[in-house]
Amino acid sequence: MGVSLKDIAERAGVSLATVSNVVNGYRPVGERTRQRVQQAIDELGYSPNLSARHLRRGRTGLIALAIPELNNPYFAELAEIAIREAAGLGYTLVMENTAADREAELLLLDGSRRHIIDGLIFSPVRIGREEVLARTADNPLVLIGEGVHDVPHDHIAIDNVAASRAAIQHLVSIGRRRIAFLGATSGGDRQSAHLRMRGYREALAAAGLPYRPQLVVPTDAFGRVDGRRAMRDLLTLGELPDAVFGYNDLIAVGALRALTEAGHRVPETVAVIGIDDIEEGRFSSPTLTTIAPDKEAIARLAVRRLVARIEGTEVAAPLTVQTPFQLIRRESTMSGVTDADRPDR
Amino acid sequence: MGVSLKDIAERAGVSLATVSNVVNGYRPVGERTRQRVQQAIDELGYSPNLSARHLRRGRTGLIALAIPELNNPYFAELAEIAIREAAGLGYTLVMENTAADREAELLLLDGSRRHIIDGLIFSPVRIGREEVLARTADNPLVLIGEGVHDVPHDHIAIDNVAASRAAIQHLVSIGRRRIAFLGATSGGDRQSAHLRMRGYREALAAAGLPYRPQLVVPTDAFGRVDGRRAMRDLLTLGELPDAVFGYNDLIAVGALRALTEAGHRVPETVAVIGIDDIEEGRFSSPTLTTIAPDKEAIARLAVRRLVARIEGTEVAAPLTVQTPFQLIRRESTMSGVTDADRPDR
DNA sequence: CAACGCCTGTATAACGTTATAGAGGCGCGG
DNA sequence: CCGCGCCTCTATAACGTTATACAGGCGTTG
Repeated sequence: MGVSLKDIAERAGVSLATVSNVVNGYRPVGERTRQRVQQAIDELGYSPNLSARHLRRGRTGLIALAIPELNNPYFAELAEIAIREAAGLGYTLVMENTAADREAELLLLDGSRRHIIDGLIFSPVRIGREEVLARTADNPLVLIGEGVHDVPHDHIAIDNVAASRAAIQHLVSIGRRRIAFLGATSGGDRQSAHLRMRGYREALAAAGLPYRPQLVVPTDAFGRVDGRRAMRDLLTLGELPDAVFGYNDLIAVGALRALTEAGHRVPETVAVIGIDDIEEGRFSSPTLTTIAPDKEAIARLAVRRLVARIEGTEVAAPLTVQTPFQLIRRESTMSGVTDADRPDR
Repeated sequence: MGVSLKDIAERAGVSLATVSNVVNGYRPVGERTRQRVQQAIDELGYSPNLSARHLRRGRTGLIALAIPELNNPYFAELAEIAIREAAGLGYTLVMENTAADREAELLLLDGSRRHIIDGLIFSPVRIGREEVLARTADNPLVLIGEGVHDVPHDHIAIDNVAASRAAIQHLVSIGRRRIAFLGATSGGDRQSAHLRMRGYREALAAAGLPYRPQLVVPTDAFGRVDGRRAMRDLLTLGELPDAVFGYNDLIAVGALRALTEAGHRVPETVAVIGIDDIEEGRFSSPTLTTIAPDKEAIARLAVRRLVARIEGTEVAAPLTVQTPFQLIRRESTMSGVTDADRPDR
């Protein structure tokens, strides 16, 4: 192995404990010896063995962020912020990709890797309340997203029902009446899909619009390909909507593509809106209207609460926080009227 | 802390070593005792402390993938493949985002975290040959991308000069003559930008086209915003190219947007090509022609070589591998002729 | 029946670190 | 000049694991 405390101690002619104190500043060390030790450290190129340190201290300085899709830009952007925030607090954030796989999520929650991290920020998709309650690991857990509710852990998410309502209200406000929802989930898996569905129905009802099942298209997953397929299905099934609400921006981008391929004009014929505000939506043609969650708030809050739990600063009861969101209007909903409406006005 | 080997040993009435052998299968254990131990493990919910195991074994089972931009889809897609491959070989891959920061890269190469990982796959941007040579960590390092050459480590990359040439040749083959290059680097930082620039110039020369400095636009970074800005600058500067080669797909997407905003038609007026084959390019309007590196090969090869080094299976001299690439033609270069050429044919 | 080997299990010494208890030197007040 | 406290520093016991050396039982072989 590399050089250890012992090597430094011998070189500097002091004890192990003194070197440790120089490194950690845990207890004061005389100026003369400190310098000698420091010199030895520099000369030999010492860096502490984190495994040993952890074994002794019970802390690694590592926290994990577990997300279901690494190549979903929403999570990538979230991760980037979280990494910065963690670094600022003296922690290293490692990313874990569960790939929306149930086994992977369980392993993460309770597997042996739990010993190596001080805490976990988790966006669960395939596991539910019971699994989280059955968790035996004793390091702190912060949940993000809508996967699981009513568990004794800090929880940060946007109000998905309200966000979804806001999206639909916007479409209604620009005169759309046949609004499709792409990305309903067939199984009972994704909680947030259910919530966004609920917001969709509530907003329709509030606007006095009928709920038409044939305008709701479930998808297997939530990527661009799924959005495109869902939109194509909708187009071939006959009923052309005048607006499309995508479960997230990726679904919306896929829908955008399918509409373009089919020769429909966005937003004139069909308006499109998504959720997430990924950068891609600011560069697509047309640019994508979206509901923007406050990613900065979500990521920073999650990290801060986790660290507070780890360090014992925070002992209050678990907190559930709903972070704000915002409608960002772009080209995909820029026309106030549909082609169909135009003659009437 | 949680339950340890000792707890299991007491519960099952055997020695520590026996429990360890049951867990690891390192040495045979009698069937009766094995069952008793296994039962104790299940009842108490034991999972090994990885820090302790690592301290003893000198291995963590963790490998790191260090990339300069987490929210660059190219790296996200690469990471996803690498994670799968690593899992298949019994390793856990943790991602490290250097954010193209020199300090972060140095810390990763030689900082204290090196003790916690068995090996590192590294895509350096801000550090060079000397820094890599000066590295003191003794765990294996595999380099990907063009950051550093001629160092005693395995190295995997595409032939950037050839890839760049292929892109230009394609543009030439569809009749383009005023081909811009977006994403040249002003400083000496990104090696691959230099190489792609070289390919650009070589291909121009081979096609008998003049090299025009005013068609080459450097950028600070390599994201969508940088591509858009570069394209805008080029448009306002007066000389309209009939084709644009982006340093990567993100730059190309930004250029696409700037062209659309300015009312130019792609590909009729200006054709656009990038490098990376990110999924976004299959959904943009128009879809983006690109040079597709074999991400699968790069990621899997990198992981496999690293693991081979870690386990000592591979002792041969460091290998430099150039992985294949492929032109994928999409809408952004689909027209055979430019608007300007059309009257002539 | 002695000698040998195999099979199963145990005791124990590391791995590199940090926290605790304590040792020695030295100044200072009584 | 003794006793006390402070300031440095040291010795050492953990943390949870795995590898090594060894011990006992029992069957096989010459």
